[in-house]
Amino acid sequence: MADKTTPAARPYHHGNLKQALLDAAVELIADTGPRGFTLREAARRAGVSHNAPYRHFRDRDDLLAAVATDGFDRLTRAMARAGPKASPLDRLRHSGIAYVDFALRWPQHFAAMFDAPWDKPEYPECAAASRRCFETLLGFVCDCQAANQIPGGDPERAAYHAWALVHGIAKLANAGQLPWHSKAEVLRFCAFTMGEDRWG
Amino acid sequence: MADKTTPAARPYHHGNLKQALLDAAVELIADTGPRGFTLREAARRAGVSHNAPYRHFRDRDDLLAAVATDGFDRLTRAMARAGPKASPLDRLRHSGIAYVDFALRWPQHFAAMFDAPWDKPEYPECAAASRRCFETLLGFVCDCQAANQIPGGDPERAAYHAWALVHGIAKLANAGQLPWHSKAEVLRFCAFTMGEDRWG
DNA sequence: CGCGGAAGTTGCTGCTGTCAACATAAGTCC
DNA sequence: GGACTTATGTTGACAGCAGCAACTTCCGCG
Repeated sequence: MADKTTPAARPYHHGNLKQALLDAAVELIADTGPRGFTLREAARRAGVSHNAPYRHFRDRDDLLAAVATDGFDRLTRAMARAGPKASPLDRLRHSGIAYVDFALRWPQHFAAMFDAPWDKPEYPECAAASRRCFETLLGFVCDCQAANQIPGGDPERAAYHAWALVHGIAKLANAGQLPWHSKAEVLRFCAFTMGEDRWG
Repeated sequence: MADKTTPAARPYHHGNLKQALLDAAVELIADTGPRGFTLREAARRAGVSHNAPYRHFRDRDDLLAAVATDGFDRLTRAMARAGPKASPLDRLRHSGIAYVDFALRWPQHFAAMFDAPWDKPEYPECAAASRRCFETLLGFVCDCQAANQIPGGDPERAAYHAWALVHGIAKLANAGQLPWHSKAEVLRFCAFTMGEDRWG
């Protein structure tokens, strides 16, 4: 019989294993990167047997996709929080800096989001989360256009341009290809580069 | 006794196993991606036992780094070949298109080059190859500045700006995040985006 | 000729992802 | 309240992987 005063006294059924596994996986990836990530280790950290995850995730990639989805949501929130009281153009720039900052802060999580081919049809939730992320950016671009702070034209195109620029900076920085090795320097480069761009 | 008319008749010593392993690895990665890459499968394709690679490469990552090095060299050549008779600015743009074209043509090889943390000190040849690649780009940027086709200023900074832009486009495209699904459309977007950039 | 080292091989350990069979808990209907 | 069903975890197995150790084959050099 289970001790009712300590409800977490290892009941046979975990209760919230799916979320616990996701949390464990996020932490594990932060520790060891997507390549060090292991279904069995995630299960170990969640305190269950090596096969329990299969009740909640199709396979290893399915759990990884869930981690990626979670990452897109966090990134979206970070971008949305950036520079709330600034002008539209400054908000756009701040969100770009927040993007790179996120990538530098959680490089492994960021890698899980972009380095695996998350087929949109096969992982619809992940695709939806990344879409929400893009639409946050698109909103900022539209605001800038409405305020005449950047040239007009197809806002989606301009948003993809902005995305590509910050994504490239983030990826190159995490790959160790940029010559600046402190986060602050990379962010300064990012800010300067966005400043001189016309965002056509 | 070995048949002298068919020198490749499986002598105990392969003769050129290192290169054969590298070729096999390149092919294997093109087929299955860096995650599907396996030291044992590479050995199998080269026709040797699963432990033979250890005579020529420290470990799995060492062979993978060799593949990455090879990729940087191919990319450098592709960029250098682009638009040989054009003006400096057009050469710069063509090399950017060649960069993205390379990434779209060999996405897996491209991933091997950038998705693993190739610590510069630990894989100096790979670092040197990537440096040569960057310097090719830097040369084009300097030519543009000398011809007054882009604004002056630190040429390295401008080169990193250009690199980040094309790299971001390439990575997002390979991650399936861009809405254009033919290579031609992505390259058109790339050309257009580079056209409107000031390369400050 | 002999011998030392380089190049490849076989065999092993411990890890992984995934499948199959089983055990336990939680509902659900009578 | 009791039996049946279903969701949830567990144990045990298999094949494939990276890497280590011990062995074998070959080449070059004295």
